[in-house]
Amino acid sequence: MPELPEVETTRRGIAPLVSGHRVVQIVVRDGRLRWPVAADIDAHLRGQCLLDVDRRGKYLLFRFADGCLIVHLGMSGSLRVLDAATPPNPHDHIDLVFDHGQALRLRDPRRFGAVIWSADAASHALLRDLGPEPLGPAFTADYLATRARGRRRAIKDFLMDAHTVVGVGNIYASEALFAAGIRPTRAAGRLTRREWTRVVEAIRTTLNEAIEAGGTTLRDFSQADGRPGYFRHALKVYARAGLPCLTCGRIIAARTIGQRASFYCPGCQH
DNA sequence: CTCCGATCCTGATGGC
DNA sequence: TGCCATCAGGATCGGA
Repeated sequence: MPELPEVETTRRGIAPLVSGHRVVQIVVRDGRLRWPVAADIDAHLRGQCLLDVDRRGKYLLFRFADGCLIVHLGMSGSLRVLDAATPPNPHDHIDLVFDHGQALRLRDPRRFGAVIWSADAASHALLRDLGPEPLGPAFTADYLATRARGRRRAIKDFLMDAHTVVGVGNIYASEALFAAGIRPTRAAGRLTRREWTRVVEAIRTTLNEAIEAGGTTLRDFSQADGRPGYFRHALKVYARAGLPCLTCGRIIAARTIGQRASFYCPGCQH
C-alpha cells in the first residue's frame, strides 16, 4: 500500500491529533508483524509524552524524549486516530492510547508492517542505509547518474530500491516514468543526463501532486480521518493496461519488472 | 558488488 | 455456489 505520499498524508493527519499528549496505555492485540513486536515496548512508551511525528522514506518516526517508535505500514497498513473505546476491527493490531482518550490505531491485514522501538532511530539498521528523500536537496540528476553508472538493472526497479531513493513504490515509479517519458525497462546505466533531470523533476512533481490529493487509495489505504486518498483518479498508466493513453491514445502496456506489475505507454515513453 | 527469485500474510477477484 | 489460482501499494534475505 503506502508509498511516500500515503505515509506523508498519514503523518500530517495524525501528528496534530496526538503530538504533545502522553501515552497512558499500549494495547497489542496481535504483535505478529514483519518482526514480532517487542514485549518491552510498553516499558518504553507508557507515561512518555509524544513530542512529534516525523517521516523518513516510508517510515513514520514517533519521537519521545528517550527514543523513537519506528512504524512501517508495509503493504496494507493504515493508522487512524479515534476514540479509544471504538471497537476494534479484527485487523486492528495495536493501539497507543493517549491521555485525552484518543487512540492511535494500527490496522494491517497482511501484517507486513513493523513497529519497533529504537533509542537512536537514525542509526538503526532499517534507516541507516536509506537513500535521499526525493523531495529533499540531495536528490539530484547528478546523484542518480553517478549511482546508476554501469548498472543494467531496469530503471523502474532501480528507483524502487530504497537505497537509491526512498518512498518511490510501484505506483509512483510507473507514474513518474510516464511523466518523464522513459520506459520502465530501460537499463538504469543507459539514461542520458537530460533524462535523469526529467526523472528527478517527474518524481518530485508526481509525489507532490499525490500528497496534495491525500495519496492513492486502491483498497486498504485511508487517511487518518478514514477518508480515502484521491490521487487514484489522477493515475495515467498504473492499472490502466489495455486502455488508451490519455495523452496520445496508444494502448497502455503492462509488463512484469522485478516481480512487480509495471505499466507504460509505448507512444509516450522511450 | 549486482541482480534475481522466494518469502512473509490475508483478502479480493475472476475463471471454470 | 464452490474451489482454485492469481494478484495486491513492501522490503529483506539468500544464492547465483
